[in-house]
Amino acid sequence: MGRRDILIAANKPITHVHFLESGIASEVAATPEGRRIEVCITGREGMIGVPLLLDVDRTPHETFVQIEGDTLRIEAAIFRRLIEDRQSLRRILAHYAYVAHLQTAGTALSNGSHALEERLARWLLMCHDRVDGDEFPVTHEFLSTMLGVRRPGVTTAIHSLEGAGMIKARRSYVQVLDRTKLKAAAGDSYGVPETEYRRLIRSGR
Amino acid sequence: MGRRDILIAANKPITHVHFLESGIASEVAATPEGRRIEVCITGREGMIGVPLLLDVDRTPHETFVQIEGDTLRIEAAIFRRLIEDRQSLRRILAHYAYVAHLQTAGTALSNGSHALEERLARWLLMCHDRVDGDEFPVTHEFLSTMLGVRRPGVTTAIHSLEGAGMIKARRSYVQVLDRTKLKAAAGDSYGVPETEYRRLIRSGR
DNA sequence: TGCGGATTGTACGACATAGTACAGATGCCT
DNA sequence: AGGCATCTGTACTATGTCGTACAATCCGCA
Repeated sequence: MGRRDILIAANKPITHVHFLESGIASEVAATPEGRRIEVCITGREGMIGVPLLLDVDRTPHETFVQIEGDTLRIEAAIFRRLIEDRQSLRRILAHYAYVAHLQTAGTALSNGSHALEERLARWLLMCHDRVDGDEFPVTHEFLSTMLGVRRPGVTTAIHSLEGAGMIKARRSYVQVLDRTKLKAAAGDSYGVPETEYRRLIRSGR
Repeated sequence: MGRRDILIAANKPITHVHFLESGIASEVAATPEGRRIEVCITGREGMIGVPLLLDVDRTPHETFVQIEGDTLRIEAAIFRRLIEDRQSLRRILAHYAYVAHLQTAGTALSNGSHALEERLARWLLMCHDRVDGDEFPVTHEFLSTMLGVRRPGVTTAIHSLEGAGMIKARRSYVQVLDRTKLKAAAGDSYGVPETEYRRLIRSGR
């Protein structure tokens, strides 16, 4: 599963459901005019292909690989049968679908009422949650698309977080140095879906 | 079902699933610090209580009555049994749950990359879709909370739309005069979930 | 009929982000 | 080792929205 691979193409039948073992996938909402913005990210905690769980065969959104990794995938038809037969599987996946909704709602909240620096901190935390180690690849340009802001704005915001000792940036990479401070910088933009995830899914293991 | 009635309280067990016959409900994402912003609205096209469909008993979001109307409600336990027994019901509700996800994602997109005037136009269109007639009650103050912006900003934006002959505003009310123009003003912020709704649900009737 | 709360209109400086442009730095590939 | 595409740093003006304040208007209720 390499970077920029498309796991779910927009408006085409969803062929597989993916469960990531590592790496991160981004769900991007797009409009006919070509605006794009990230609404939800998924790592090994979730599933790629929520529409299939909801009996929807295609979606206007695109899901692609943001950070490369390994994935287990199931063919769509088999997946459908599987959740038909196994209620407990359907149940846990439904819980994840709900957490994904909360994350998307959190993105809406954040985009609408948080400053760039807070939104950036939120985004970095969500990535950090889903990778091994403290460093992951990401460019300012990419971030600007995901957050829906200017690229130089990202550069400035990164400098600000870096100046406060929360992260360390090098070309095409960001390293989280002080997660606690980063959380403080994210303020209340981070945490709601994460808490619910713990309540609904992780606790049930 | 009167204005400001709370249909689903934050972090409390969801007692009922509602199906509106008229009126509109708003789902609001909130943070511990008290930020609030609307992420999704529902009228007679959908259901209130998607979490229960996903086997989730409570949610950090609040859903309240934005425009009064009539509602049919089902007790949570009965609803659970119902969707257990009737796959076709579960199926159609799952489709709606997905449309709600698209709407929430659309809100994230709009909040992140559209100007206030476009966002306001989108919001008015979504309300207009869900009421009988062309007029509905709404104050600038309320809109400012829902959109996550300043109240005077809403006033200005409304004047702008009004000046273009798209709407007519009077105290506590807005009337849609020219839906076509309003759609143009909303640009690509409006339409994606609506199209999918037609594909998935209305076509299946 | 007049009072008072709610709603709307307007103003103004402050500030964040947009849009754009370009130079410098990095690191991969030949 | 050099060339080149990519990425990052910085600058500048323009503009939209913020935060705040206050006046004007509306309308239900005493």
